[in-house]
Amino acid sequence: MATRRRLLAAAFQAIHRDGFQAAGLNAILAQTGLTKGALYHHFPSKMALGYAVIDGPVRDYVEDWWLKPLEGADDPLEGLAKIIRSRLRRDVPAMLKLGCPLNNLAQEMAPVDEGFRQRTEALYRDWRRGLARALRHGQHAGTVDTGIEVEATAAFIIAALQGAFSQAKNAQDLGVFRECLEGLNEYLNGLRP
Amino acid sequence: MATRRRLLAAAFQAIHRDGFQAAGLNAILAQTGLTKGALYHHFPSKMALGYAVIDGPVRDYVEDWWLKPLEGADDPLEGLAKIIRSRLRRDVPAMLKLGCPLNNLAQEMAPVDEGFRQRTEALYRDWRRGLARALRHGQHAGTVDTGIEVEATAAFIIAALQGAFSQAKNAQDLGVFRECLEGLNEYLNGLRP
DNA sequence: GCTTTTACATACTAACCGGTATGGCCAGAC
DNA sequence: GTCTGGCCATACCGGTTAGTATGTAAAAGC
Repeated sequence: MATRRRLLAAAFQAIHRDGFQAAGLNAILAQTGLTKGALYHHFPSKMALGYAVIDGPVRDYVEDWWLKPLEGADDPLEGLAKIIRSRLRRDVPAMLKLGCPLNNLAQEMAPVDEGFRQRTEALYRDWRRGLARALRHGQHAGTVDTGIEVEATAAFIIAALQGAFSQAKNAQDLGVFRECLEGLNEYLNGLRP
Repeated sequence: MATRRRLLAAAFQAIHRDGFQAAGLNAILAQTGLTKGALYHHFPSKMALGYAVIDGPVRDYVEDWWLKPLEGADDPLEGLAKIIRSRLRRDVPAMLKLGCPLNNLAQEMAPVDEGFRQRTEALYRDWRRGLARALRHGQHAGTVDTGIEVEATAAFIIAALQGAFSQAKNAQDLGVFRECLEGLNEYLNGLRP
């Protein structure tokens, strides 16, 4: 099963860089040193490979970056700010250049293929639920205003985050990215009790 | 020059639907009833056609939707809300299904081709400047808090808008879209004096 | 120990895509 | 009248792509 993971990792990188449709199988295989025999032994088609990338590496990305750091946190707003400050700054070159893997994939494939759309939407739904849950926990802990609707707020925060990534990737400029995050930060501060 | 416009219009639709790379020239030509002779008489390459689509129809979209309605408005926040309420609701099926044309194109092509990136970024820059200018005008008119930085605020509003479109397109669900816009609306209200 | 199945590599194919070469038609110059 | 250049259609090409058919070495099953 090591081969399968190597294929998924290489496909994840290539898709993150070039998009799913533009990512050639030959490029993915060249990076792994494997051949088409290996690929089509583990996956029946390129589509299936794409689906597996979503269910695997992309899901891991969402959980590692955005879900786990907020689990059980009493101050989810500070938790979000910390993610943006620390982890984001560290990986800023790749994320600035290539954008958010989930956002890229969803944006490209959602209108094209229903299977992709359902899978990316499932990830976004989990993200929204996890963030809403964290906000609700913050409400009970007294760090988040109890007057807000956590579901709508979570949806907006995610949308604003994705938008900020999108803008940064397009501008290739840290200044625009900072401006967007600054606005997001002000919004988050407005959610305090 | 009517042929050129027909090609641009068809290319705009196809790119909006399938993305630039996945949009085949044959599909564009089939819709117009023209042939490759016509296309390559007016455009030297597919790339040049894409560039012309940005400089033409996509720019028109940005100006007609987001810039002109705010020109000279004393209350830009209400102007934004009105755009979202009226114009957006009217064209909601296409925008919900396919997303924002500029966002799609920028997201797909910015990392792939520098020419695309510069052109989409130029549009975003004009958008940011126009919105910042409208916000500044609102500050003078007393409808916008004078304590905010208009440039950063404009960048964040645009990012949040694009993010909302992205989320809506992916969810194919008006509920998520409404939640995002609701959050945006709350943020806009927070910009009042 | 023989057979079967797993896990790949190699070589190839059919389809599609952007792009080109060529030629025809028609309006205007002269 | 003819000549020319803009405008577009038709037919074709080379390259790339996902996908397949076949072969093979090793592991697993009994």
